[in-house]
Amino acid sequence: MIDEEFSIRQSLCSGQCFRFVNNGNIWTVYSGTDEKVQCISISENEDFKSFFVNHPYWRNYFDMDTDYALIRRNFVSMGKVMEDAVNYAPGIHILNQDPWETLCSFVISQNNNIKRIKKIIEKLCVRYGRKNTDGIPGFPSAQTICELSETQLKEAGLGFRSTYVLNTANAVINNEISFEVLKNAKKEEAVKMLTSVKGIGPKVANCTLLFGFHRLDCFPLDTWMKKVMNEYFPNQSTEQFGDYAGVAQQHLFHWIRGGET
DNA sequence: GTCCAGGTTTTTA
DNA sequence: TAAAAACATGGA
Repeated sequence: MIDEEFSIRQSLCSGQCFRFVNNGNIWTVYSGTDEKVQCISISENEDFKSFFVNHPYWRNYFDMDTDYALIRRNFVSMGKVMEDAVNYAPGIHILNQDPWETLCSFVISQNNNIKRIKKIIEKLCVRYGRKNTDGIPGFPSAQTICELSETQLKEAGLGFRSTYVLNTANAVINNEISFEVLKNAKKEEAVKMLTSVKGIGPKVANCTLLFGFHRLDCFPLDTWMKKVMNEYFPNQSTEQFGDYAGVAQQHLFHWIRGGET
């Protein structure tokens, strides 16, 4: 199945991932921890059909096997707001990112802006991430983070989030947060496990589940999305967006911010 | 110089 | 219980 409207730019620039670089038509993306990091350079004009046949990792990363056309049709039928939001950037896919990288990145994202989040994460990787055989630094794994001091994290610009990131890394290492358990847990239980760590709140938990575990029903409520709900869906539940609420959320988020298309 | 950023925790009333 | 303040940092 091919989603004719799939867009690399829209998917990368909608605020769900932070490790990518744009150069003209070329998008270079990094994904994964330490020496397991993967890197690809791909053009927005690429023949995706043949490209992804030869790149299964990235086929999964860009979620090429989900029927987004069907999901979008349902959203568009919900009313003018969803119609506008979807049509603003109809090529958005929810990426399949590394769970730890996603969790740690969104802990860093709190009270922060996307430009600076990207900068901090890049610095974190270059300084502390172990490299793959091509010399590309990966996102520092939980184990690697655990071996760092709070001071070292602050040197990468994390500020007050340093302790939160250390808390989170330790929780993963000692299995208080288990990715295996999270994969199979009900949403409420998964959120509960994540938010038991000091520094992880409901918003970060939902982003982690949506972008790192492909839980498409998760609906992160940040400042922008609270504004959207108050303004366009007053006194309404996010349940109305159904099993793919997370996709609706991503369209609304990107649309209200006026991000790149 | 002031304000704000894909929040969360701590303090205060 | 609910609202306000604190938290580091850099860019607008």
